Amino acid sequence: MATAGAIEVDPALRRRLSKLTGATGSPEVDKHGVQFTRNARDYKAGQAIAFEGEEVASVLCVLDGWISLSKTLEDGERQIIDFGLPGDIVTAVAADGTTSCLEVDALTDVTVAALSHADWERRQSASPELREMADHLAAASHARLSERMLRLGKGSAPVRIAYALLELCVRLRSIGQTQDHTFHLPLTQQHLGEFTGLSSVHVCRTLRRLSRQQIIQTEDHLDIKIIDLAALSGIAGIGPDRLQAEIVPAPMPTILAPGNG
Amino acid sequence: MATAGAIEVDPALRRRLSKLTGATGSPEVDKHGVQFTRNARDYKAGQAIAFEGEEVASVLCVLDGWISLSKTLEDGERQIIDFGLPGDIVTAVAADGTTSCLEVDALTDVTVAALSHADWERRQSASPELREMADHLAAASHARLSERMLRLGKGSAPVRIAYALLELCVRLRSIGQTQDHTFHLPLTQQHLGEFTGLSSVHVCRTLRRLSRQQIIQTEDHLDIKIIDLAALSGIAGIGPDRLQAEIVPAPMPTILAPGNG
DNA sequence: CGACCTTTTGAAACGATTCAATACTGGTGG
DNA sequence: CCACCAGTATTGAATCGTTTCAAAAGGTCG
Repeated sequence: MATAGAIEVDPALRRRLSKLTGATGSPEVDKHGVQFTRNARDYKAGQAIAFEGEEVASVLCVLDGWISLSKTLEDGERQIIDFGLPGDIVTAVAADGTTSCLEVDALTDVTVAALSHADWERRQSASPELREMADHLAAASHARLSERMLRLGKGSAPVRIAYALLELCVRLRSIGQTQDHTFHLPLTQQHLGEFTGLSSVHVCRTLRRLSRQQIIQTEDHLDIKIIDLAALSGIAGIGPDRLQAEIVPAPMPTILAPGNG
Repeated sequence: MATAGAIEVDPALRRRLSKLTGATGSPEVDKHGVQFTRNARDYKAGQAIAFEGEEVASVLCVLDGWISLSKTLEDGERQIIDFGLPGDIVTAVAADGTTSCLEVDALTDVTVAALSHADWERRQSASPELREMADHLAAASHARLSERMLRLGKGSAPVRIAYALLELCVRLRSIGQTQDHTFHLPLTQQHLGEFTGLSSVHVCRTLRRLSRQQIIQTEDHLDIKIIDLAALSGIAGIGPDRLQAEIVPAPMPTILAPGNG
């Protein structure tokens, strides 16, 4: 597998995505002994995957690792619009259908499958389940943006940070990457600032305050443990259950069934 | 027509939507002389159309007038996530597919057609053009949220206000509701504050400053005339042309053609 | 006309940013 | 192995932009 150690992906997730996109995240060996991957490409942490304004493939499927979708203002200030986690399907095209309206970057080593508009359409037409899954993922993405926008516009720093941690916890939980409200974020405080619209300095202060209040515990630069989930939810203004219903796409049993892997 | 005076809708737009949704915005008279409308419902300005957390129809088509899509924090602070203008198709459902993750309100008298998930699916399956149009509208909506989120997170008050005016100008232009960069917003400064994440007081100050700088001209509570488009674009950090490509769905000649009306 | 909502402006208070200095981390090469 | 480096985290102090509070003016409607 391309991605080194840190992130272990749920095999069911990978199976689902491989089936849907025709991509094989891990290299296969053909009959001549040559390694290849179908559709999927690997990128190293920190690498740019797509630039704003560039012509892009219609759809990106994240097979492995984290990507960030961001935009920058003329003065260089960057806003992370969303994170792409394993299992996410990202459409970064603008309304004109051809150019990207977002910059896409690899936060960790990642494996990403890029599909053309035509290819994506073909696959969706062939599989109503895929279409439904894509619709759910899009609805989840939209709901995430809305929740975040609410807090960007009207929330204080603690609200934004608490919400960000809660959102990422819920999303990671849904793909099996948390244990008892403990999880790792492959981010710097700078990233978290770009995500929450705060300066990295203020992110630091706010995290330390939450830490001193025994609401979270941090280790090793953003290994997060949520100690007091109720308190964190209280600050964020939403609980994990309602948040999950809103921003995590419902599992698709048909597609996830072992027989389809 | 249900909507009084202020907003005149492009007949082509209404034709397009009526065909797609099966709704007739204006009352029809059946053979018994009884007035009726199919699917579409009218709401008065200020009326709530849907509440957050409520079970909702999957899709709302705005036939006439403005609606706002908003969320509120526990302390009562509200953020307007997006406006729905004539011709927009709004899906307010959360990822769970059943409940609304947004509050929907009528800003003017409006005519809105509500479609169930099943109905919407059926229509999309029957018409690839409809599916494509819906995809474009969704991409446009996503691009709008992204642009706005960038400025909510990283932009100063003038940037946010300038962008909001520019976005609304571009959107209104695309449905024929501007004349020479002059347009009417059916909003209060309070609304504009909820849209831009600013207090209404600061919206006022910022508008007056833009006005004093001869960049815009305001009359009659939010009749806006953009005098210096270049300057406004400069502040907003994006020009009208690029913005239009990003956030306005491409017209669909097949559907808009008179023969299909 | 009065009641109510919206806009406008000033002054004080608050929260977040910026600047700056120090400490910590992991990786590199002598 | 240690020294060094660049990037990151942490903390304090000063500054800045926005909010809040308050008061007055304008508009609309019964």
